[in-house]
Amino acid sequence: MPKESNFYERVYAVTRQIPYGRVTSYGAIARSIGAAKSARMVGYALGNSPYDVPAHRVLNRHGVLTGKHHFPGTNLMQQLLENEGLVVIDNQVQDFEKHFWEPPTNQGDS
DNA sequence: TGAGTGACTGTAA
DNA sequence: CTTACAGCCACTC
Repeated sequence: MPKESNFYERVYAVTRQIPYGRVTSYGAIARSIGAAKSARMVGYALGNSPYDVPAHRVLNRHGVLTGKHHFPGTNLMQQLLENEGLVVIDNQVQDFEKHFWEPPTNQGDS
C-alpha cells in the first residue's frame, strides 16, 4: 500500500497553491507545513512529486534557481519563470521579494 | 539498524 | 560584498 507521506503530501499541496507569476522558497513551504528544518526535503519531495506541481516557482532563500539543473532541458526553469512575467538573470530572480509569495501557515494546522 | 545524502538556511569571518 | 562551516530533518540503500 502506497503510504501517503504526510510530509510530501503537504509539500505538493502548498506548491500547487503557488499563484501564477509568484515564487516562494523551500524554507517558506517547509515552515508552512510545520517542518522549517526540513527545507532540504521540500526540494527532495518536489523531485519525487507525482503531480505536475509548479516546482519551477520554488527557489532558494536568495531567489536563485538552485534546482534548475534538475529540470529537463537546460534553462527550462528559467524559461517558465520568464513566461510568467518574472525576470531571471544569472539564475537569479530580479525583485524576488516583490514576487515572493508566502504560503498559508494553516497548512500545518488542521 | 546504521550510515550517507540533499532542489536549504543561518551565522561567522 | 563573498566564502565557509555547521545544523537540520526525512528519505534511500
